[in-house]
Amino acid sequence: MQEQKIVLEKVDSFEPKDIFDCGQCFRWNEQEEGSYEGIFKGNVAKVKKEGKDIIIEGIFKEDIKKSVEEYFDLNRDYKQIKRQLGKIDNNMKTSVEYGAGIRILNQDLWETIISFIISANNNIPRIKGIIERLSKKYGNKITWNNKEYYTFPTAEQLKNVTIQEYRELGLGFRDKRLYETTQMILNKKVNLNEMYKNPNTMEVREQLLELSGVGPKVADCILLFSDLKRLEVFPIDVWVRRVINDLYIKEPNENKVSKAKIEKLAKEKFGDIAGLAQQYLFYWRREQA
DNA sequence: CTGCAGGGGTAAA
DNA sequence: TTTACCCCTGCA
Repeated sequence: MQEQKIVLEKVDSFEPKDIFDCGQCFRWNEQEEGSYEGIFKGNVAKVKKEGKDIIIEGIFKEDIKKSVEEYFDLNRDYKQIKRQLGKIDNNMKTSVEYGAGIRILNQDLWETIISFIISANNNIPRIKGIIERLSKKYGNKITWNNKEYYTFPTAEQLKNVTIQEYRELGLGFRDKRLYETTQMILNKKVNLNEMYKNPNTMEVREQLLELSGVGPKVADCILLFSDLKRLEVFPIDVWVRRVINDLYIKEPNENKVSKAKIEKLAKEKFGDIAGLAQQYLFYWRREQA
């Protein structure tokens, strides 16, 4: 653990607001204007943009350069991705321009699983609150600049937490799901390490679906937003349904549009980067509200 | 002030 | 295919 700092000069496609507000993560918060603070993979960091440079500093377990490159997906060519998506039609052109600074983070798999189980039928402020309380109670404390931060608890740290304790933290009906999923992962009934080695995304998806509290939408979010990094999945929530229906299907009642129809359309239009298209569309539509 | 819908779905009926 | 589900917020 040591304090480190890095300046990324002239990075392309990197806007802190777009990255942290596009709905993929729950532990980043704006402090002062344009400056975000967050905890990821045991590190505490502050991220801000100055001119064309991105400045990142904080307490890091390992080399900051390596950690940042991986977490912020710096080795992917987002410019090329946006060009490709923008060529599809004017809707896509508008949405990639709107979310030009988006990057899909490589978040810790375990943390992503638990966070998105908590997200089910829930709103963002409450999801964030639950995750903070969970981290404060069961994670590790890190002090930086006289301020206290808490890492996301490991499966081992949640091993003996009871369903009732989760309920007291405000998890609601998700208490049982969190307990069961933690046990399944600790028992290796579902083996997370194997998932990295398996290139067949649909097989990995099936394994995720075995976890309590993981349905189709949550499974797809885990595949896309974790360091499993499967960009071809297309998570369908109410907003994605809305934007896809408005732009392409135009059914008077959006709730009557079948998931299968949306999935087919996404695959045909966006192919193996459907997940990225989803993110630009979601962010664009959601910020317009 | 009370009542109620709805929120980045899932599991059970 | 439909319904209940914890809890919080916004709004009638």
